[in-house]
Amino acid sequence: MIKMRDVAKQADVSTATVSRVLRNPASVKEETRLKVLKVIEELNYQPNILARQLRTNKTNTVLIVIPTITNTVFAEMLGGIESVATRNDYRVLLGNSNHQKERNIGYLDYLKQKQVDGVIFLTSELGEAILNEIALEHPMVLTSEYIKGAQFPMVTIDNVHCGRQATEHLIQLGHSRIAHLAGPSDGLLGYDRLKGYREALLAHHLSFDETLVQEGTFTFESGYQIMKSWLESEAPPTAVFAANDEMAIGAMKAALELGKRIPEDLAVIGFDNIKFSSVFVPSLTTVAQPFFEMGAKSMNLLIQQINQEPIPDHHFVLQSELIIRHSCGAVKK
Amino acid sequence: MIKMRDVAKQADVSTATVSRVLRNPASVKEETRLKVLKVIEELNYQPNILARQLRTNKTNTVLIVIPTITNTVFAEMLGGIESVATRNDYRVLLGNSNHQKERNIGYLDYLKQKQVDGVIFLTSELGEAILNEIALEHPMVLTSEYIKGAQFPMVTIDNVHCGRQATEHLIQLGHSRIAHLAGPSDGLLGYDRLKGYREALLAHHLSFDETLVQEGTFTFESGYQIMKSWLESEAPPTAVFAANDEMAIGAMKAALELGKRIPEDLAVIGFDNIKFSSVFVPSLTTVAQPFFEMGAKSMNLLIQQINQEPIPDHHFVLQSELIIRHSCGAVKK
DNA sequence: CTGAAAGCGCTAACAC
DNA sequence: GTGTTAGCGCTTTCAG
Repeated sequence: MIKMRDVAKQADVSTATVSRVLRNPASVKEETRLKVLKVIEELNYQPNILARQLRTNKTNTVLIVIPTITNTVFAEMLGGIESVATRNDYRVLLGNSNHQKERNIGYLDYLKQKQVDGVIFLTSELGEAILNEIALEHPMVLTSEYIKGAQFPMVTIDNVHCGRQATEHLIQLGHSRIAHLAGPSDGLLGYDRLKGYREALLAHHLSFDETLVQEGTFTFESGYQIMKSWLESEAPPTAVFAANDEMAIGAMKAALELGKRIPEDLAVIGFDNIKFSSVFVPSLTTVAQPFFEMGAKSMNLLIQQINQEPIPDHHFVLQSELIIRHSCGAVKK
Repeated sequence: MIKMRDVAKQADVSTATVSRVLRNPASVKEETRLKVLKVIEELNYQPNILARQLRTNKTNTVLIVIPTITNTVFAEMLGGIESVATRNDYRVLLGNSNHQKERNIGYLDYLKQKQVDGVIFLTSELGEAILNEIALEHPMVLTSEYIKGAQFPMVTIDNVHCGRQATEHLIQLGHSRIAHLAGPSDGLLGYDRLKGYREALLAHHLSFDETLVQEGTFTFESGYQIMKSWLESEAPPTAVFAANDEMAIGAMKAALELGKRIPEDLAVIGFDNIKFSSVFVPSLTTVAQPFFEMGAKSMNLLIQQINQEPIPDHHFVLQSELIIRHSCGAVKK
């Protein structure tokens, strides 16, 4: 393994100069620099990053904690993160918590042992107290989910607004019995979308029927089961707003299997705009989240923190968009 | 930052003993060990992994190179890799090549600079020559794709067999005009599945109609477009075997939009068993690849190589399975 | 603009 | 069973 000493000797300079050529070329006379670069080339020298990291106490690596890797939502955010990371010469360490709090905690050692410069959480499973504690000691960003009033950077969309927008879209299409397939009640995400749903009903003087709100688990299966029970009930809804696309698609599957037509017998709106929402037949009207941008923004915020740059705001709300397709009846097939 | 010296001083031993307690506890007298552990606890000491890595010249980190992160197929393999990695105290560095060869090459620096102990490629984009070169110098595994006769461990399924099995299933259901939505011709994956398709036709004395084989790009859109043109042609196929689920679903969408019934007017079989294949209406008959296991096996093979254990075989073929659902007509709705 | 030299925190060979 | 010590390869002050 060629090391810096070898380069220095061959180029007849000190290791300090070789290091300068690599890290701060402007501080070296051009002649010297070219000489050193030539030797580096000749010897095919590769710096030992580990030694550099030990010396500078910086790893240029960030940890990304994901609740589950097979959900495309997280994969897309990860894509945005990775893109910005690579562009800024950061490496991405992947942590998959698998929805287990203890695995989450295991990853904290990476921070304590200085194996990473910072962390982006794509889940708030760890809870407010622990997250606050981490943020006090390490650069950190929370994305997709948020925590009220927390003092670290968070990147989300306006879930209340989106929930309201989706519900109002159904109201404007003439529906009054609108069901809501809600997200898990232990997360603010589902809570906010439900809140938007209620606000829309209220604003349009529609009564809130609590049998028309059921809590799912953000999975196809839960959407399927809940929709099935609604459709087999005495007074089924004519429209449903699901808190994510997976549940919306599960709901559509249940309706189709029971011989219902979409959107004629049941209008459906989802949330997320996963790739598959446009492919399902009928295609799903949904609220598009800018996942890639959310990831990118988060990574940028993390880098700013690592560089000790001040961050003006703590909650960054990105723009979402209602994508109208065929499942709600607003456009003809 | 508490360091080993602090622990040693406080426990009245040398740093060597502290190090032994951490790395090889059996070599330390119980009394001493307990004393040291107590101090570690008291001071909340965390070893500096960077220093350890520099000293041992081992990072306990592996690089995973993925062609695209938003494809669930790769996300699932990544899940298997991550699972085995974590269990064996390895960290996972994520490299997303985005199908660009130059980005692939960029990641090779991680190996040269000893930032990782080994690499798993989930793509053969780099080509045989370069991959062979890497394998000569570093622990490496190629998964999902393979290269004929290469001398490094590869983990795949038997694509020829699967292609044949899928096609024969359609033949047994009485079809004779069976189309094949092939994968890109520059990959062995698509090539082998096509080969299986041809073998099945041959074995059952069906003629090979080259207009019924079209090359797609493993995307919904390509499946959709190609199927559409087939169905609008003079003699459309009555069945189609797609080289992956995305194209199969695209094909189903095209058929449904043209008013065809599935499976009555068109039988469809896919490949991969992505989560969505069971959700689409009608649900998709497909060849299930054991993605998680493929990832897990790859990671195990990589660890064996890192530990310099001999590896008996070079091409590991895992078991796949034909999953019969509603799109092919073999079962009633 | 360049060189000498200290030292990041740990491990492991060697000595006792 | 434990301590001493050299050194992994680099960066960065400090001096010139």
